[in-house]
Parts: sequence; C-alpha cells; structure tokens
Amino acid sequence: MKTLQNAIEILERHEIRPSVQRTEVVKYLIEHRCHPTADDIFMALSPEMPTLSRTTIYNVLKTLEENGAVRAIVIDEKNVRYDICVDDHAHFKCSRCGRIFDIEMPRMERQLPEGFEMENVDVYYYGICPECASKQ
Amino acid sequence: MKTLQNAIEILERHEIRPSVQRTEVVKYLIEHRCHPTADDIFMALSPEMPTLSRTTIYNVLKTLEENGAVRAIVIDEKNVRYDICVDDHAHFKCSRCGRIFDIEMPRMERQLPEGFEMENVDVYYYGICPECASKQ
DNA sequence: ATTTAGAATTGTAATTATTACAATCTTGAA
DNA sequence: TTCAAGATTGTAATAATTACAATTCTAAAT
Repeated sequence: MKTLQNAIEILERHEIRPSVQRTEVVKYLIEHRCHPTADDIFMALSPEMPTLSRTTIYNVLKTLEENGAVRAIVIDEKNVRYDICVDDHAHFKCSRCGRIFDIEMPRMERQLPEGFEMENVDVYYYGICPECASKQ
Repeated sequence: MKTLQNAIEILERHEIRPSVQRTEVVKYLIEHRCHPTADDIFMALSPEMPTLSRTTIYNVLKTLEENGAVRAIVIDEKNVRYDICVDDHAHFKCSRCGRIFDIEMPRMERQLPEGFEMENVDVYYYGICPECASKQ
C-alpha cells in the first residue's frame, strides 16, 4: 500500500512520531476525502483495532491540527470535520445531501480595515451540489 | 427607548409576533453588536425577567433565524453566536482576545465549478485585531 | 538484554451546548 | 367568555468533546 508510506511521510514532515494509531488516522484521511468527523474515523478504524479508544482519535486529531498536518472544518454543525488537504481552498456544503466539497479558493481582494492582521481565512459556501440539483 | 420600536419593527417586518421575550432578545442584539451566544443573552436578560427560560432563548433565536431576522455565526468554537445584522458582511475573529468583528465582505470572483448552485457564503478571517496588535 | 523515563494510548467520568418534550400560560378571534 | 393556536417554561435527554488518571509502549542508556 502506497498510502502507508504517504501517511508516515506526512507525519514525519510535521515532526509527529508515526505511531500505529496516528498512521491509521492519517491513512484514513488520505483515502476518505469526505471530511470525516472524529466519530466517523473512530467507527471506521475500530473494527480493525479493537483496543482503539475514542479519546485517542481526539488526541491524534488535536496533535495533527496543532502541527498543521490537518485542517479543522467547522461548518454549520456541532461537530468538527477534518481535512488532510491543508492547501488553500474553500468548502461548499450542500444543504440537501449535507456533503462537503473542496472548492477552489475564490480570488478576492482582501481590503481589511486598517490595523487588522490577517493570518487565515475560511470560506464556506452553502447551496445545492450538482448531483442534488440534477435530481428533480 | 428607540430600541424598543426598532425591535418590534424588525420582528414585524419578518412576520414574527412581537412577544415580550422576542422583543427583549432583539433589543439585546441591537444594543450588543458583539455577537452574543444564547447563553450570553440568557444571562443578561435573566435578572430582569426572573421566569425567563433558557429554552425560550433557544426557541426565539431559532424562530428569528428561520425568518431571516438574525444570522448565526459558527466560528471556531463549540457554541453558536448571533448577529442582528443580516446584511452581507464577513467576520474577523481575533485569536488573542477572542472578539469577533464585522468586516466588509471582500469583493470576490465566485468561480464555482459547473453545476454548483450557491445560496450563501460565509467568510471568516482569523488574525490579530488592531487593539491586540498595538499592545506589545 | 534490562532498565527506565517520557510519550502515547486507553477508559471512565465530567462538561457543556443544544434539543426533545410535555405541561402550563397567553393571546386574539369567534 | 370561550377556545384553540401559539408561546413559554422546566426538566430530562442527547451528543460532542475534554479532563484525568492509569496503563502501555518506545527508544535510549546502561
């Protein structure tokens, strides 16, 4: 599996020791670009790793986020979603099917008022995705 | 108090019956543009309205949001904040003091991929506000 | 190979925002 | 005045996340 090497590489690049659990989480994120929640990840990995704990998933995701290896997406709902792609991009949430899509970041003129120092922008679109729009 | 008339007017414009509780919530939102949480509002109004219930605040905010009288802001944290200003604008969260500022919406070219139907955009900036930046 | 300290993982319990729901109260039309 | 719909209230439930202490793992030093 190429993904394993890939996952380990991502971890090492961010100076995170590639434990089994961390590697599995990153592998999952690489293979599932649907912006899963902590619980999604736990439910998916749990069968293969019977001793896995939910807390571990939260710990791992926290470490990954702190070291810039993943991006947290807080969109509309109560639970946080995670994205292994940390490149500059926006998100689109379909209000019908609920799926979240990666979207190219719009080119925008950032005319922030005097004195505001920007570090980061999140852009969230809401609307209907092509698939849902075509149905009916 | 001018705010009272203002609050009632906002409610009526959105076809919401101006009950005492609803009017007080809207008044609070008009006078406190700091994007309060449901709990902020409850704590502020509760002393003057001893029988007020937290559930009522949630109900009122839900009604207001469904009728387009307020805007919910889901930025970074676990709890939702509310903004009486429903005009098109962005938000800036200071990562030092935690305050949230209303910011002019950046002019942006919305080149969404083919087939995506946009209904709404949220733009959240993160960074340091002028006040925090000037300290040290 | 063994020891050992620090890091990582685990399980349980606590926290917290929000919702569900049923009971009560209000209001305005008949 | 009555009555039904709508609004408010209080309590209990839900669900995501965190706190924390105990255990396990790992990698370096002996």
